[in-house]
Amino acid sequence: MIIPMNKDAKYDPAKIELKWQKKWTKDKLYQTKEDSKKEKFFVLDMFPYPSGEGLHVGHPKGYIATDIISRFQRMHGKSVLHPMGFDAFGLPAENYAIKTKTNPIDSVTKNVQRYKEQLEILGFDYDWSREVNTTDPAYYKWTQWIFLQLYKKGLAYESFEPINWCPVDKTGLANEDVENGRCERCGALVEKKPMRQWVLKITDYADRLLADLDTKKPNGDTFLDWPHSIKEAQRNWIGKSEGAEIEFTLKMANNKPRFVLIHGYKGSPEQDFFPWLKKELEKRGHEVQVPALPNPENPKESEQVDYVINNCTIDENTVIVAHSLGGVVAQKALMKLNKQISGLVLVGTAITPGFSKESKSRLFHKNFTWDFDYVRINKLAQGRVAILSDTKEIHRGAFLKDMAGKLSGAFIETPAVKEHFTASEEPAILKCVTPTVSVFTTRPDTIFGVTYIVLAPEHPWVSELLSQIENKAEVEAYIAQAKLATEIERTDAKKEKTGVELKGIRAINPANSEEVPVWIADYVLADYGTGVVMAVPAHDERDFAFAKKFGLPTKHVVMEPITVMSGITTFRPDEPIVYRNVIRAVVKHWSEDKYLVLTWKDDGRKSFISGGIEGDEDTIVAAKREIEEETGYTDLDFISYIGGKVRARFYAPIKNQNREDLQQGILFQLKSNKNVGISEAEQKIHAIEWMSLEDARKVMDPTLVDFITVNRLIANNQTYTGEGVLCDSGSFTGKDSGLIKKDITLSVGGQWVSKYKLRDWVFSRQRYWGEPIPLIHCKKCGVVPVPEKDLPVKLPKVKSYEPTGTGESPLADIHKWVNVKCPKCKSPAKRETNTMPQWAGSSWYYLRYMDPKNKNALVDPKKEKYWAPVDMYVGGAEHATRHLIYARFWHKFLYDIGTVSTTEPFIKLQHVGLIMGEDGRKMSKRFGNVVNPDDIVKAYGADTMRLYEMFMGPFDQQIAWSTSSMVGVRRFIEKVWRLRETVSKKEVSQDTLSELASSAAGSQSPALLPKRPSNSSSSETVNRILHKTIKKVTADINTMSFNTAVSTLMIAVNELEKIESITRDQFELLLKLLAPFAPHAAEELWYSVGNKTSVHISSWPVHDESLIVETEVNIIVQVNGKVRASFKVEVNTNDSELEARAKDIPEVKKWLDGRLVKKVIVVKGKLVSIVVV
RNA sequence: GCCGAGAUGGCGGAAUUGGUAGACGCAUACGACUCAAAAUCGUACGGAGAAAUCCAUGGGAGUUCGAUUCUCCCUCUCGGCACCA
Repeated sequence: MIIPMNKDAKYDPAKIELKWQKKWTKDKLYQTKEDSKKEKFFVLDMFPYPSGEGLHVGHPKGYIATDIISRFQRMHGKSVLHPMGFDAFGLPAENYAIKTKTNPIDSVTKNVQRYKEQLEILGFDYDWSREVNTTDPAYYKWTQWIFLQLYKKGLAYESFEPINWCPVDKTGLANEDVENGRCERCGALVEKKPMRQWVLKITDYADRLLADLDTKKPNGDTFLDWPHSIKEAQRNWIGKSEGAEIEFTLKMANNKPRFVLIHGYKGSPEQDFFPWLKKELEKRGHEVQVPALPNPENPKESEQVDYVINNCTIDENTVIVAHSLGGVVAQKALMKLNKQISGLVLVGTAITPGFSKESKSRLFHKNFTWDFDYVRINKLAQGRVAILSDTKEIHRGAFLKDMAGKLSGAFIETPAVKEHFTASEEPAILKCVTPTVSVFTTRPDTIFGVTYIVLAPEHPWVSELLSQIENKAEVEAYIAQAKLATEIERTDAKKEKTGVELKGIRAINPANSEEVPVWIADYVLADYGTGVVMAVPAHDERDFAFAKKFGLPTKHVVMEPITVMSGITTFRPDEPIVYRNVIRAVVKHWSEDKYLVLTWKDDGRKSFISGGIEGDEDTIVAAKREIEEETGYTDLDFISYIGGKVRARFYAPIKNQNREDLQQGILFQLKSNKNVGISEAEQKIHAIEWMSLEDARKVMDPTLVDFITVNRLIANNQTYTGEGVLCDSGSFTGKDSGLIKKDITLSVGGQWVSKYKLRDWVFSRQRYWGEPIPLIHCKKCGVVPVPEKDLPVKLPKVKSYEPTGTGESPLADIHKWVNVKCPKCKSPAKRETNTMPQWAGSSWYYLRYMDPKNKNALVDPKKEKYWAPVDMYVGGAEHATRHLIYARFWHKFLYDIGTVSTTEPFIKLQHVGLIMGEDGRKMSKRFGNVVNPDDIVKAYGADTMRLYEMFMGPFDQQIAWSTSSMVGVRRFIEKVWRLRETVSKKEVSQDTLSELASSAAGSQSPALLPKRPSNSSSSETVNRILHKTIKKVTADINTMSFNTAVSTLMIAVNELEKIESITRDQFELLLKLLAPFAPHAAEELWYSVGNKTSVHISSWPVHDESLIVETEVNIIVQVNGKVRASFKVEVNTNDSELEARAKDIPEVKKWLDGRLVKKVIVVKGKLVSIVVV
C-alpha cells in the first residue's frame, strides 16, 4: 500500500536510525550494573519463542511498551534491568527438525539471529550482554538443578496413572496443555493413557498460589498489581472449593458376615459399646452374638475360651470383634478351634500382663497364658486383622503397634470417645467393621435429600466390591466403556447421563440412617474430591438429570426463600400464624396447550388452584379434591410434581388469618371436559379462565408463588439449587441452609475440607527437544539423581527425532548416552529418557538475567537481592494459567529452599492486547494478513512504528492493524522536525544547524512556512503548554496509557507550532518527553541543538505546578440540567458573583424568564446550575 | 451454565472525584499554495432542522439540579473455566 507522505520533509529515518543504534551499542549505553547507590528497576518482557516465520508487527507491541518504561525509568536515575532472551525448546523447532532432518540447534540458532535483527531495527534498549537461551547447556544446567531440588524435596514423583496423551505429538501432556479435550498445540483429541511419567506436586502449593493473589501490603493494596482478569483466571484454575467430607457406610446384600462380640475383664453384653454396636450391626442386617462370659470379675482362660467355642457359631462367615481382655480370649479360642473366620477386630486388647499403665497385678494375669501364634492367627483370620488403639492410651498403644506388626494386621490409631473404648457409642469400631465411602460435597445442608450415591467408575472400591455385586457383568462392561471414552466425550455436560447401579450394595445416609442405592457413572470424576458424590436431585441439576433418566426418587429439603405478598394479602405481623402444607395445582386443558387460572374477585390477582393438605392426606388426593371444589373438573390424570417446595407467608383475607404455607406444585391433565359444577360460595370468590403458560406468566404477580410455579413449568426447571430454609431435615428443619453447613457436617461425623481443581503438573515429555530429566534408573538402587557436579546432562545429538510413541523419547536409542554407571553403586544403569516440557525453561528465566554467566550458582544471592522482584512484567494474557502459574510455583519453591528472597516473582503484570490483521482476524500466514515489521520500518521508520503501536488504542486492548492510519504519527514526527527550525537561532550555533540540514534527505531547500502571528509569543505560554504536557505524559506512562501520552504530545506540538519561536531549553524539554517513544528522532534533534551526551541518559523533567495554573477558567451555566451558556472568569471568583454573572447572560435569562428559581448549585471553577419550575 | 472484560461518529479512540460528550489521529469535503499533482497550511466534519432548538455514549428503568461515569434488569461481543459435586 502506498501512503502519501511528505517527500520533501527533512526527516529521513533511514538516515538516522541505524546511525544511532550503532552509536548506542558502541557506547554500551544500555548495559546495566548492580549499583547500590541507585534505585533499581527490573522491567521484563515475556521472551519469545523464535519460530522460522520471524516476528510480525503484533509481536513488538509489548516490547515497545517495556522499552518506553525502561527509558523512562533510566531517565529517572534508576539502574534499569531490561533484558531479552529466547525460549527455544519445544515442539515447533522439533517438528521442523523432523521435517527437514536438521538438528534443531541449527534452526534455533538461525531463528534467534533473525529475531535479534528484527528487534534491533526497532531501537530497543535491551542489555544484550545478558541474553539467555533456554537451549544453552549453561542455562539448562540450572533448569535441571531446580528439578533435582524438587526431586530431593519429594515434589517430583514418578507416577503410572493414566494421563493425557496426544496421539499426534506422541507425548503426555499436562492438564494445562489440554484445551476442551484437545491438544493445545495440534488440536488432536487427547486420550487417557497409563504411562510412566514424572509429575511435579504443584498441588502442594495450591493454597499459597491462591492466597498470595490477594496478599495485601501494609497500605492495603494487593501485593500483586495484576490485571483483575488474570488473577480471576488463576483463581478459577486453582479452583478451590470448601465443603464437607462425609462417610457413607456400605451395606452388602450378599456376603453378610455374622458377628461375635466378645467383652473384656469385668465387662458384659450390657456394658460399654456392646448394646449399641449390636443394634447398629443388626440394623445393617447382620446376625450378632454377644456371649456373656463366665466370671467376668475373675476370668479364667480355659473357662472363657470354652464358653465362646461352645456357645457361639464361629465359621468362615464370622467376624470376631473383641474388646480388651476379650481379645486374648478370642485369639486363644481361634487357636484352639483352628478354623478359618472372616475377620478379627481387636479393640484396645491385652497383650502381656504388663500392658496396662496400672502396675497393680490382677488375678487374670496368672489365670491366662500369654503366648500367641501370630502367624497362625493371621492365617485363620484370612489376613483380615485390625487392631484399634485409643490415642489416649499411650502405654498400651506402643504394645498394640508392636503386636499389629507381628500379626501383619492393620493398626488403627484413633481417639476413642471415652478412654479405652468404654463409651456407650464408639463409632470408630463400627467404621472398622463396615466398609464406607467418603463423599465430598459443598452442600452438606442438603444431606437429608440424598436419594442415591454415585462413585466414579475408576473408584478403587468398585473393583474391591466387584465380587459382591449382583450385576457384575453389566458393571464391568460399563467400566470398560468409560475407559474407552475420550476425555471430551466423558466431560461433555450436555451429553445424556449414563451409569449403572451396583446391585446388592446399599449406602447408609449418616444423617437419617436411610438406605440409598449405589451407582457408578462417568459424570463423577475420579480425581476430583473423593470420587464419590452424594446425589441430591432436588437441589442439584446434574443429579436431577441422572435421577430423571434412571427413575430415581427426588426429595426436597430446601425451601425457596419466602415470598412476601403485598396488597390485600400483606402479612400482619401482630397476628398469629397458621402453618400449613399446601398443594398448588396446575391443570392442563384436555385438548389445547392451555391451563386453568383463577381470578380472585376481591383484588383481581391471578393464581393457580391451591388448598391445604388435611392431616396425613395424600398430596395427589388433596389436589384432586381442591380442583373439584374450585373448578368442578374431575376427570384428570396426575402428570408430575413441579419443582421444589416454596414457602410463602401472607394474610388470607377469606379466612382472616396469617398463614405460612409450604407449597408443593402439581401438574394434572384433564382427560375430558367433565365438570360437576362448583358451589355458589366458590363462584363468588373467583372466576375460571384458560390461559397459555406465557400469558399466565404475564398476568401473575412476580412476587407470588404462582409466578415461580409458572416459570418452572416454562423452563422445565425441576431443581432448586439456591439456599433457603430446610424442611424434612430432622433437627435442622427450619434452619437456614446457608448457615448450618458446618454444623450439619459435624453432626454426621464429617469434616470440613478444601478441594482443588488444580492437578499435579505432568512434567514428562516423550520427545527429543527438551531438557533431559537428570535422573538415572539403577536396578539395585532404584531412581538415583544425577550428582549436581555432573550437570548439565547434555542433550545428545540423534539421527532421528521422530517420537516413538512407546513412552520413551528418541533418546532411548542413543545407547552411548542412555547407558551409564549408577552414581551410587557403580553398576550398569540407564538414564531417564523423558525430557522436560516447554514450560520448564521459562519458569525461572527472569532470575538468570540477574546473573547470566554465573557458573557456580543459579543466581548470586547479592545480585538476586538487588534486582528481585520483577517490577514490571509485560506479555500476553494467554499465559494466565500456564507460564504464570508454573513460574509462581517454581519461584515459591526456590524461596522455600533459599535461592530467592521474595515470595512472588512479578510485582506488576500488564497484558498486551493482540494486534489483529487489517481484516480483523488473527495475524496468520494462513489468512495472508501478516504485516512484517521490517517493511513498516523501511517505509516509515522505527519511531513511526513505535509511536503508532502505542497510539492505536488502549495498550491492553485487542485492535486491528491499519497501515493507512500510520501516516498521522509520521506527520507528528515531521512536525517536531519543523519545530526544530523555530528554536531561537542565537541559542544554537550555525554549525549544528547546518549539520542537521546536511543529514536531511533531498536537496530542496525547505521553504519556511508562513507562521500565523502568535497570540502570545511569551515564554510563559510555552512553559504552560510544556509543563502541562510533562504532567500528563508522566502520569500516562505510569498508568501505561500510552495512547493518551502520544496524543498529549501531539496536542503540545500542535500548540507550539503556532508560536513563532521557542527557546532551546523549551525544545529540549519536549525532546525528553519524546525520547522514550521515538528514541532515534529525539536523539538526532537532541544532538542537533548542541548536546554532546545522549538524551536517553538525561533526566526526566519534573513539572512545575505553578506554571500550569490557569488564571482564567471557563464556567458553564446549566438551566434544569441543560447547558445554556458559558463565560470566562478569574479563577478565584466567589460563588455569589458566579451566580450573579450567570443569571445576567442573555442566553440564560431567556430560560429564566417568567419562571421561579428553585435552587442554584455553584461548583467553584466549574459551573452554575440553575433549577427553575 | 459459571466467572471476567467490554459496547461512544464513517473508522481507531478521548473524557480527573458525576459537571460543555466526541480530545488526538485516520478518512472525507471545501479553500490557500502550484502550470499541475503530491506534500504542506487553513476551514468544516454525530444526526434532524432555515433557525430557535431538539435527539444522540448497545436497549430499558432508577438515583441526581446534572449520568458515557453510580444502581437494577435485558441484549450483544470478546476472553477464561466448564458434569469440579
